[in-house]
Amino acid sequence: MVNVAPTRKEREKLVHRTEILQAALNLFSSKGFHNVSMQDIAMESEFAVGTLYNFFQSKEQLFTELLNDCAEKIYQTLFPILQSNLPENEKIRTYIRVHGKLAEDNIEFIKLYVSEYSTLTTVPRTATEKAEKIKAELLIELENTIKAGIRKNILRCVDARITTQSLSATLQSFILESSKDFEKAKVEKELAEIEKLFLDVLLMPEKHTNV
Amino acid sequence: MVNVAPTRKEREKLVHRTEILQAALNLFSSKGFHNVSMQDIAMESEFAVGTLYNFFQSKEQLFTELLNDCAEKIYQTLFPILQSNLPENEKIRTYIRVHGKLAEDNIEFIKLYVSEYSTLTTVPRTATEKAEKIKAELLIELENTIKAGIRKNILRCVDARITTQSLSATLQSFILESSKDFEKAKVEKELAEIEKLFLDVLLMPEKHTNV
DNA sequence: ACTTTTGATGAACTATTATTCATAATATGA
DNA sequence: TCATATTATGAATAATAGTTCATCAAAAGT
Repeated sequence: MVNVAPTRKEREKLVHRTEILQAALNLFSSKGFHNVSMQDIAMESEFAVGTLYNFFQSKEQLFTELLNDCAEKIYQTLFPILQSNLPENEKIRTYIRVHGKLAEDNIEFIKLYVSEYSTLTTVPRTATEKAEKIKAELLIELENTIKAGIRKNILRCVDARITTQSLSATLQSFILESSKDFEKAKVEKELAEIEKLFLDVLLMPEKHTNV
Repeated sequence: MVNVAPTRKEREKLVHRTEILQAALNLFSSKGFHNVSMQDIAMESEFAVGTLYNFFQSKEQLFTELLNDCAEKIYQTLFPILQSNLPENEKIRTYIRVHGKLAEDNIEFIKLYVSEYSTLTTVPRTATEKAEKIKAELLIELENTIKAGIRKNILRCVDARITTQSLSATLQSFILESSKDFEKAKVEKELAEIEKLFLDVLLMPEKHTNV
């Protein structure tokens, strides 16, 4: 019975899978990997423990899947911006600004990603592999963007790697902070300040040598 | 037997306590709270499990003590700089630079602090309380320093809070990165770049309007 | 209507681990 | 030297949690 179109049963199964993932995301993002049991996830998702194991080999695999989805989503939002053909300063501006929407749409995801990614130690290494790779790719692309901007004389001659890491760390820190209790207006105001801060350093001094 | 001077026995007990804390620090900083058992700490410190409980009420308390010591040490290094009577730009310069020595002297501490502090979730809340309070105090003091600098026309009129958080996040990110494998020269070079980056934003534009 | 397949179930199994406590070792002071 | 106090010990305990599997329910196919 190899049908291309998914049957109702198959669709339902997929829904169930998603429900489990959603429940797990809620729990993991607020309590962390080690403080959430499979029992907890079963309760939250209203399935039995055994059912979870029909979908995922292990707790670790379930968590990994979540983290990867999460990293993927962030990647899909940020990477295209850097790949676009905007001028470099606009790329960076947009890159910073889009973090507002990112935070708004995926608070849970962000919490999971930002709170568990940095500490290699708290979560099984294998779980963070893909997420780390994605993060590294983004950093490289951001660094390349800055370098390109410098070559084209759009940006000042700063240390691209340090600036990249600094901007990245700053955005992460703010997005984590904002996820504690999200207020759209506040986040956007802060991002505007971050934009000002970094573009001030990055932009060629033309009109803004004085405040 | 209420003696003021500690006897040899008492001194030895203190040494044992310190040995246990050191062993725990090694393990926690490389594996994280949840991946280290009391058995592990007992093995590493060459004491029996029961002995650990003669010194510390619980695993959590042992961890908390470590984290607090750690936060205290960082605080003792950084706070005096901001409290000194250097001009504000020099305070900030020194604040940044001293992170090199901080990293060099206390890699384990830094790893523990930076890897466990940010994620409120992975470790019992009570354990991070004091460390967080100390961190908050440092941030406030740094922000006040920037504000003072602005008032005195030493620093440009930036958003003090955002700049503070950005600098803080940047330093943390770099110090965590450097703790993976510490190279003094590299760290100092990077800190010099960070200094340049932030002082570029902060300093009044006098001689350096152009590169 | 009956068989088969698929998915759901949760009690039971196993492993891990924080914690305790009766006992042993050692030092102290008389 | 002996009694007492202090510290160290590690097997035993109890609780938690990841995982399995025999069983059940329901839908699909004939």
